[in-house]
Amino acid sequence: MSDQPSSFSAPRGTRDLLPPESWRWHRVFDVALNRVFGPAGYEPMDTPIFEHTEVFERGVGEATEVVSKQMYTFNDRGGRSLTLRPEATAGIVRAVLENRLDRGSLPVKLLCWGPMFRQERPQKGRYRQFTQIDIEAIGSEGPAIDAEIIELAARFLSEAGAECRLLLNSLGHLDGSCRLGYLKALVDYLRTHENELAPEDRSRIDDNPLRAFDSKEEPTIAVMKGAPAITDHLCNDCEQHFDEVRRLLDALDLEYTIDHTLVRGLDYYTRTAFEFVSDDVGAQASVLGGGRYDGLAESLGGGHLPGIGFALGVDRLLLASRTLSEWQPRHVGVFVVALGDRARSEALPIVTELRRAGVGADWDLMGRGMKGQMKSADRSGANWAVILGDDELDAGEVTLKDLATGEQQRIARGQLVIRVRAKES
RNA sequence: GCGGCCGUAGCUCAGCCAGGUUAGAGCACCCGGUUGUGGUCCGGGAUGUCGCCGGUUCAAAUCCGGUCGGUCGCCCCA
Repeated sequence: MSDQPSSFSAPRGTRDLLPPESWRWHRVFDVALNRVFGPAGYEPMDTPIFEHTEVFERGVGEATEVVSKQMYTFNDRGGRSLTLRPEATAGIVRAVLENRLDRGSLPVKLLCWGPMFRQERPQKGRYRQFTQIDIEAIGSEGPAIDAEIIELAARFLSEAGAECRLLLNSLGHLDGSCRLGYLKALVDYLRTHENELAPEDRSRIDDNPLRAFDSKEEPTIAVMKGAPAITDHLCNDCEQHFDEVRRLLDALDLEYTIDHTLVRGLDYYTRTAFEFVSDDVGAQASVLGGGRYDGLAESLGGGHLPGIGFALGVDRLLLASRTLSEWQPRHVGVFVVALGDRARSEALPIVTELRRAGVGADWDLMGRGMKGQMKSADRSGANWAVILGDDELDAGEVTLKDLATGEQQRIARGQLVIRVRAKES
């Protein structure tokens, strides 16, 4: 636009949420809380939008892309380092520990939604401030909760009109022999093929070897086809856990694809990892991603407290949804059209009477003529127009017009609320 | 952090390559045709520092340079 100091635009990667799209956002939260996760025992909570920087450094992992390159970190006036949250789970687990929720009845099942912040180049389905719904079930190690949460995720996406495929993997135990043993085997494999790898993948062998699976470089992809799969290296406990998760998903008739290249980019993930992807979202196909994080509480300084959860990208969900992308509520049932000064002075009492009776009602506040008011009535989505002019005033009546059929009739003013309610129900 | 494409009315865009009256269209908006009737139709109207700065030229929306912004992709992730 302009670089004049007198005009402003929202910072890069942020945007204003305006009607009618804003209605769809609230609809997403309503479906999540009241239709899917609330009835399954998940309760709403919130954490601060910024945390002590250490929460993310220790929780998410200092070597991760998110923590090392993408955080909005600043010092407050007391010199403490604070960071706008780049993801929700670390803060939620911090809150669970701080408030001793883990001492109460387990598992703790929580739903949380709000803005996250990551400083990276915006593109379709990716913003610097973006909104996530986070679901967490904390306290249970067993595979049943994994299956429950994946089923809820799938059903929520379905309710929201997004067609997604489920990808599933197990990353093994962090401190168990399987994860470490596998990483060693993988690094050994990468070392023997080092000269065949793309240069940028070569440099990551030591600090983040799993990332090689996500590479889009042709030479690396060829090498990775022969790479050892983590699912072949799981210890007995992790293998049994994974088998049981799959058995439960099968019993629920949930379709999934085992993808041993599915590697979540945050350090805290262990065992079950999953992702729902859509083809309708652009290059950022991941609409919902999550997994188990059995070591997170300990890395934040707490005791052993296993958990599993996921983050859902609301921006991406709306891109992928075929039913919500056009959804719009119709709250206004009646539009009051007032003709002349006398009628105008009587219009607000009528509008108010309707509203107090629970009927959505609106009226003209711009001094438009009748034609303009009828147009507004049409645009408001109202089922009824109530027309009030000198004739009606003198008779103590109003004209009630059905905007769909065009039929209209005069009724006593005192009958208005009753008549409108009867026909609406 | 790197690359491709694009900046003209509220929105979507034409005009630019071959510089030359007053910069256009569709949609949307407002008013009127119907002094009391919307969604269709007809007529009229308002709205632009052609992103910004500089250069070339008698003359720049148009050519050149820079800059800012948007968008899509890479990396990474929701």
